[in-house]
Order: sequence, then C-alpha cells, then structure tokens
Amino acid sequence: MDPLLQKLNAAQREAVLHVDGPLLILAGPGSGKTRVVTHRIAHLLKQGVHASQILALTFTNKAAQEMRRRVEQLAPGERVWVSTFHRFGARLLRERADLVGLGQNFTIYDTSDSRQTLKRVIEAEKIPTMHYTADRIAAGISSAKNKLITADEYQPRSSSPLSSVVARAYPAYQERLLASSAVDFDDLLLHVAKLLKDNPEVRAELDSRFRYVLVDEYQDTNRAQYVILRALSLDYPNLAATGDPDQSIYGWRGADLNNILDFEKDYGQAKVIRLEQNYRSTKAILRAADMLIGHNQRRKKKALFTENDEGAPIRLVTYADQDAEASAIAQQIRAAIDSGERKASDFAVFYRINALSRSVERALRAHRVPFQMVRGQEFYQRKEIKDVLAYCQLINNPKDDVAFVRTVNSPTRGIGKKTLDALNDHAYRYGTPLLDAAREAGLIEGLAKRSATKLSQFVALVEKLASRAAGPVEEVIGSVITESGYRQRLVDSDDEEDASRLANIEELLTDARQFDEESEGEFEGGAGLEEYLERTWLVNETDNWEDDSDKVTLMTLHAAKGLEFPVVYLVAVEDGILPHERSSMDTQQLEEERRLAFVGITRAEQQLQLSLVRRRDFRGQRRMAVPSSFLMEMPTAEMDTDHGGQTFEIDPWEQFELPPEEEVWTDPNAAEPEESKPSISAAITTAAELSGEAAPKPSHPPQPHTRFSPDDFSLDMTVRHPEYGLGKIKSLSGAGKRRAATVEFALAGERRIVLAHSPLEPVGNKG
DNA sequence: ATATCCGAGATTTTT
DNA sequence: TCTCGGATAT
Repeated sequence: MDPLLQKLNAAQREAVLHVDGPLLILAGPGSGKTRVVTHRIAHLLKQGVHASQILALTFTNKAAQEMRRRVEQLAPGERVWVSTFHRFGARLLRERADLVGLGQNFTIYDTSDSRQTLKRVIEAEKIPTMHYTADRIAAGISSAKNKLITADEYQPRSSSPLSSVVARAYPAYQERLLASSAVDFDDLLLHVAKLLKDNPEVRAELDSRFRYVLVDEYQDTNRAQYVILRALSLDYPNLAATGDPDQSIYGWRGADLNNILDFEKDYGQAKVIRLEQNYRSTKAILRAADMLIGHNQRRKKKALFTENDEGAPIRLVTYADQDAEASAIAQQIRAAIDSGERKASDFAVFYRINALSRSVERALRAHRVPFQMVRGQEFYQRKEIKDVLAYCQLINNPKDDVAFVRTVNSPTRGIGKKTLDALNDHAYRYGTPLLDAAREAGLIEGLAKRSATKLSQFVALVEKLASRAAGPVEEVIGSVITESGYRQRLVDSDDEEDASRLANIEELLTDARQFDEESEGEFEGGAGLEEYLERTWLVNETDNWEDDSDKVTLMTLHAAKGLEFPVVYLVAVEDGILPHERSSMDTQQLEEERRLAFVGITRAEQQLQLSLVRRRDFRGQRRMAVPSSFLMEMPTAEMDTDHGGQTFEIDPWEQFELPPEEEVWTDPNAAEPEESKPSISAAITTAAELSGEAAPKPSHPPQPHTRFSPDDFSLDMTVRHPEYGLGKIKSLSGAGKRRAATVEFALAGERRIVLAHSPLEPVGNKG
C-alpha cells in the first residue's frame, strides 16, 4: 500500500484520496485533521497537480507554519502556498492595489492604529457620537466590513441608534484610510472580496491559478472570507473545507456558522467526510464533552468515539473562594512535579476571561511553579517598537497619517497639540495626507512661524531617511534610530524604563538583521522594507508561544483552540462567567459559550479538572457564585467530586434557596440570571468554613429608595433614567428584587436594568 | 510637556 | 478592583 495511506483510518484515507470536487471534512477534536490535510496535499502532488496550483488558507500564522512544516516533511521541496487569509489578502492586494484605489505601498493598520484614525476622523468631521465610544463605533464598522457591506452601501437601521452613528463615521473613516493609503485588518479581506466580485477577468484568472483550495477552520470564516473562497472555486470547484461547527467560537468577530452548515447547499455534490475517531482524550473526557455539546441545536451531529482508555474520572471541585481554588491547583501541580509523575509543561489552566488569571498566577508563583501566560501582541505593540516602526512606515508610505502623528513629536521636537490640530484641520480640509500638509506648513493659517519651521525640519528628516530606504532593513532602522534622535533620547534618560526600551530597540535591530539574512536567499538582494513591515503587521506574539519550554500554560479558552495538554484545569465554571453573563440572553450566543466549554474540555488528554467557587470577588464586588448550567449537561454523577482527601458529603446538585441576607444582588449593569433556568447551587461545606474561618459577611446592595416598585413597570412603557435619558421598555424578566428590564434608550442604546436598584422612573401614561 | 486626579467601564481578540 | 482615557494643574 501507498506509504502515505498507512496509519490512516478509513475516513481519513477517503479524505486524503479525494481529488476533484468540493469536499467538506467535519473534523472532531483530536481526530487528526492536520494530518489528513497535509497528506491530501501530498497526494495531490503525487497525482501530478503542480504545487503552484494549490492554495492552503489558515487563520493563524501558527497554523500556517505548522502546515508548511508538515507538507515539507511529506513532500520536500514542493512550494505549496500556505498562508493565512490576511497575508494572502495582503499579497493579492499589493498586486492589484490600483483596482481598489490604493497605492501598492499601502500600510496595514493594526487595531489601535485604526482606532486612532477613527477617533481623529470623528473629531475632525465633528460627527455626533451620541455617547457611543469609539470602540463601539469601530465594532459597528468592523462588523459591517465582515458582512461585506461597504461604506457607501451601509444603511442605518431605524431600530439602532448606533447604526446611524456608524452610517456617518464609516464613510468618513474609509475615506481617510484611502487618503492615507492604508487598510485595516478587515479591509485585507473586504478589498479582496470586492476586487474579485467587480473584476470577472481577475477572478477567473485566480480561480484557474488556484485549482485546489484548502481551508482550515472553515467554521470561523466570515462573509468576506466566504465570498473570497467562493470566487476562487467557481470554474474549478475543488474547495476542501475542514472544520468543526462545534468549535466555532468566533461568532462575535463575525464568523458565520452558516458557512459550514450550508456547505453542501453552496457546493453541489459536495462530499462530506466525518472524522469521528478521537486520538487525544480518554473515554471519560470525551464522553463529557460529547454530552455537553449534544445540547446545541445548530450543529452537525457527529458520533465521537475513542479507542483510548477510560482514564481517570473528571474531577469536579468546589472551593471556598478563588484563592483556595488557585492554591489548590498550584499545590496539585507542584506535587505532581515533585513526585516526578508530571512535568510543568503537561499542565494548562484555562479561564473564560483574562481577569481570572490573577489568582492563579499568584498561587503558581507562591508555589514556585514555572508558568507562561499566553497574551497576544506584546513585542510589536511596545511603544518604542511601534515608534521606530512608524518611521519606517512613513518612509514606505508618506501618506500614512498614523505614522506621521506617531513620529512627528517623538522624540519631542516641540511640536505640540496646537500645531498638530492646525495641521490636522488643514489636511482634512484639503483631503491631503499630514506629511504633505506639513510640507506647506508656511501657508497654514493660524500656525506660528516657529511651529512651521519645526514641521519643515521634520519633513526634511523624513526625506533624508527615505533616501536610504532601499538598503537592507537593518541599515534602514539603524539610520532611523540614529538620525531621528530616538536612540540618543533613550541613552540620555536616567529612567530605568528607558533603559529597557533601548534594549528592545536593539532587539529590533537584531530581528531586522535576521530578516535580511533569511530573505537574502529568497529574493534578489534581499527583501525590502515593505516585506519586513508586512511581517510585523501580520505576525503576533501568540506565535511566539513556546511549546518547548517546561512551563505550565495559562490561557483563555479562546486561545486554547488547536492545542492539547495531558492535564487541563478549567476554572470558574460558574454561571455568569462560563457561560458569560453577556451571552445568557441569546440562544445563539449561549450555544457559542457551550462550544467554548467544549473546546476547553477537549484539549485535555488524560486528566481534566473543572472547578468553581462559592464566593467570587470580582471587580471589587463579592458575589455568591452559582455553578454553571453547563455542569448539568454533563455526566456529573460519574465525576470525582472528592477534594484533597476531604469528602464533600452533600449532594452538590441539591437545590436550595439562598438565605435572604445572603441574597445575590446584581449591579445595574450586569445581566440577571435567566429566571426560567433551574437554579442550581452548591451546598457544600468548604474548607474555609470547616477551619473555623468566619462566614463571609453578607454584602449589601445600595438601598433602593425609589418611589416605584419593580411591578410598576410594564412592557413598552416609556421611562426616564437620570443618566441615560428617555427610553422604552423592550422586555422584562425576573420577579421581585430581581425583576429586570431591557430598555432601549433613545440616546444611550439598549441597557439592562435591575429595577429594584435603579433610579428608573415611568413617564406619564400607563402604570 | 509632564504629573495626577477622577470617573467610567470592564468577554473573548486568529489578523 | 484595576485600568485607561480625558481633563486639569504645574
């Protein structure tokens, strides 16, 4: 038999052997998906398909690297294009930038660059924001872009005040991006999708060039990505999509689950293959995961199974508070390492929100357990790095306003806010980039002579630097930090923070040298500044997560996707955290939370511990925690609820009423737990109480003193809030003290308000 | 131009 | 409780 096919199960083999026509691989967790995809590429090559006809798209750099590495193993020397969606978009866009009105030297703005641009636009154009933050507006723009709605197509919905703000801001923002010859992350996809739609000959050419397109994590594609893939698979519909609807956790970023659910509808005669055998986890772990995800409606059913051992039962533990939770975990890990049973890198701790990492970090530190936290975007986000790179951006793309603003007074050159405001006004009035405006500084009214001179000096500096842009990147950056005075400023400073900044800049030089050396072989005379910049834009820190160092890994559930660990701890399996309170109102969002839990659980190979606490201090407030409703959807009866030799005798699932003085109260901004949901709570004797520690003091809500009782409010009623103004009640839930209303305010948008604790009052009619 | 003070707001974040 | 941004003071 073909050695390529050995060690593959029947379903995997079938997928690998598939050549022509659309293919959907539904790959359960740990089912050998990457192996199948890479083997399939190798098989295609063996069948005589040319490497240049194959395009493999992933979401992360890490995934792309891994895939490239494994293809190289199977088919050495073949140059298959494996890339992230965004990098692919950037490449294509550089070739055809003219078609969408960009220069080919366009800049890619990261999230904070684009946020800054939006703020300046709103300010300069005096766009009324109606109390919406730039972040909210940016999110609105982004979600429109994800849905492939362009600035001139965008229509506000009358039901959403935010959308009318977006309708004003979006075109202005987009115009400014274009004037700066810049794109944001979303544009990399939007422009490409639009380009393919509007230019049939380009589309046809690319469709035929990329005969075989493979996509990873298809469940996470948004509308723009869908359209791109579709455009590349019309004449040659050999699209192979790999994914798992049950692991779709980026709906909030625009991922559209329908893309994968409707694959067979979109691509006639699609072959669907299910990879259902799991090679990663024990039976006990897989069973719980499967049972949990079975509660989702929007999915494609899979019959997950494993030939692995039954394994240890899942542990389900309740601790007194988060410190007890964290130190117990740290202790367990410490003990396992000390006994030689495990090494640190065998462990991972997952949490729903970053804020929960604190206590775990502290405890691990206290127990001297080495750990690494996976936090995206560090190195390139550092101020000094961004500053220096901004000079490079400006050299590469003189229209880049963000780079201009960043560099113009850094190091300080006496160009302050006033100067910048005048310059900004001028630039917006004439629709020119800031650097061009600075060139004619002498002509700007309201600008002091001194300021104008300083601006001219800056322009001269930029021109001088630009004249050297063609050399090796290391030299370019070298002259930037010297000529700009940036290095000198840091050298002169006696702030120790600046010393480390200096070190970081030196590190950047090293990085650039490496880049020069690496690209030497690939391009004639090395790759240019632009390629270097593109790499800094599209690579992030998560890619640098060291999987070879012997440390415990701490990360959010989102970051955990695609990884696996022998032992996994999932903390704070509590109502309001997992599922997150912001998701509890909407079934689709709730299902996404369930998938998030599913992803977390299925990362575990041998052991899994789910934990929760009775009392959680969060945002300075103490709350009695309620076990996650997801726990009821898992086989808790077979789990091990024993904790550190101390047995909990009371059935954790016995329902009980909270004593009145310990009543959970909710702050006005927090969502109320669903009333219809059966409330479960752990009546467990905790270690703290056994050890005689005083019972937690009941916390007191601010005393409600309204003249109105919660029952005075009814549906559709018009109400007034001292802060948010007038609004209308859209829905009501809960009863008594917990009765809460969702109010649509004319100015402030939709808010959820717990009536007993709010100054909300009815207006006029009804009662 | 920098220090510092207050208030609001606070999921998740592949690129 | 903590952090970030805007406003104000020095």
